[in-house]
Amino acid sequence: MIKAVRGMKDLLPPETARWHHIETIARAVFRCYGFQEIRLPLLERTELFTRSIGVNTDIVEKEMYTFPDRHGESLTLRPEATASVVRAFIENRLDQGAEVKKYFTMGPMFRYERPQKGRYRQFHQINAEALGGDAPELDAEMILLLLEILERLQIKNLELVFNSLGCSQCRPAYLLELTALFARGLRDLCDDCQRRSAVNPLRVFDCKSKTCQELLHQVPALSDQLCDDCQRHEQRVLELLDRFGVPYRKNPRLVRGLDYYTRTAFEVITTELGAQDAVAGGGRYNGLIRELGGPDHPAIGFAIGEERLAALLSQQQDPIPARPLLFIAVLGRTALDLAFDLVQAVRRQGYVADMDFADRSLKAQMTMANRRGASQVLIVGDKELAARQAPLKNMQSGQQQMVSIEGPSEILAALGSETEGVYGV
RNA sequence: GUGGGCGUAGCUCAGGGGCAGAGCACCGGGUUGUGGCCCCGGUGGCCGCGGGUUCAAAUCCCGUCGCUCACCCCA
Repeated sequence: MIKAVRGMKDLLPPETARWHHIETIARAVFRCYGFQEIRLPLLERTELFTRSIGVNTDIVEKEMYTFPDRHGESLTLRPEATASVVRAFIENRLDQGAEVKKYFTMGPMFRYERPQKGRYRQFHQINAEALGGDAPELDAEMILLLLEILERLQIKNLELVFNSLGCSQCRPAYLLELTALFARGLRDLCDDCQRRSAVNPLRVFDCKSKTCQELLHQVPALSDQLCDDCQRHEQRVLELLDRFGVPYRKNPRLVRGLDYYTRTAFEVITTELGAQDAVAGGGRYNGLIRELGGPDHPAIGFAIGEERLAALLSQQQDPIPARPLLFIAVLGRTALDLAFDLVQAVRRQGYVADMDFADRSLKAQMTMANRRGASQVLIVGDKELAARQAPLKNMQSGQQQMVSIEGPSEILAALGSETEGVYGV
């Protein structure tokens, strides 16, 4: 048997309905906040990611699906979306005009990691990016947008974690200070952190080792060493969060694994998913567009993990109800044509209708209808053909009424008392 | 990449040298044309794969693959 590739999962009903729900809500909220959808390739030149995410990050060092195409060019399945959004922004000259460009996109990402709960090699993100604005209000708006999506999905027990990572003015000096500290106390660092201290010193802050943390106590947090501009920016963002009643926790150790972040960085975490607790994360990336060859435009974005969101939703919420279904049970080949006509007529009015073509017993068809969750079953056989009337059974109450089968109108009336057709009939 | 747990029916799992099992699901019947509940019957298995020990292996041993949880890191 050929099985799915490690870390890749089939998404099946009823799970797909949950995803549809998530994406529908997200699209609606994006629309209210002035974000437009873009769709991007899953495959990019490898260089795009090495240059944007950072050569020394875990993603680039060991997690990318990279391979040569038939011409020997190195391509990579995108491990995240921001780099692609920025590439598209530059390539399509979307920087024209003074307004902030707001885009969202959703789709699969790929990282070659050992799968575990809440972590897959192909996973899905909903991304939002606002390019061309550096106002702290924009940072606040992004966070409000993210939280509104989560709120409208009724996800509970979430926490917003916030930090500022400084900018090209203040971070280098701080990194020098850190590096000097690590040079003095290198032997006190754990093995992982000795490696981290050389590659990306900020990540030592993530370490759980007691000795590493003690060493870090000798140096102030980056958030206390920000330049005036970064400080003002952070203060204004937090002030706005307060003003909108958004609770948050400042965590000076929140670093994030991509090199391009500047100033605002944030995550939304949950206590309900085990080790993989980040439901969404994002931050500002003021230097990235320029580094990738575009204009010097600041930007900010976030990503929501759809698998993790769906997992929370399935834990916290009842299944998404389906639309009422009309099932038509057929008795005998002669009635089949009429039944098919009726099914089509009902469907074309925007209602959900289905039937079985296999000439089964009525009992078998009733069982089938029940399993499908049909709300009404119309029974059509020779008698009904002759009388031009058929019994319509309400599957919840068990009661039947005779309806005309000249057309779909009486059948629709029975269904229509419960809902309108999808086309708003 | 490292470590723990687990691989037996479609699903959840029992069985730990001697006939391959249960519950649920599925199909049929009880009801000539009426679902759910109930009763009766049935289909369904390379016991993950390969090797070894043994008269005999789902069971013991070795290897391997897969799944899963955790570390690392992140969505």
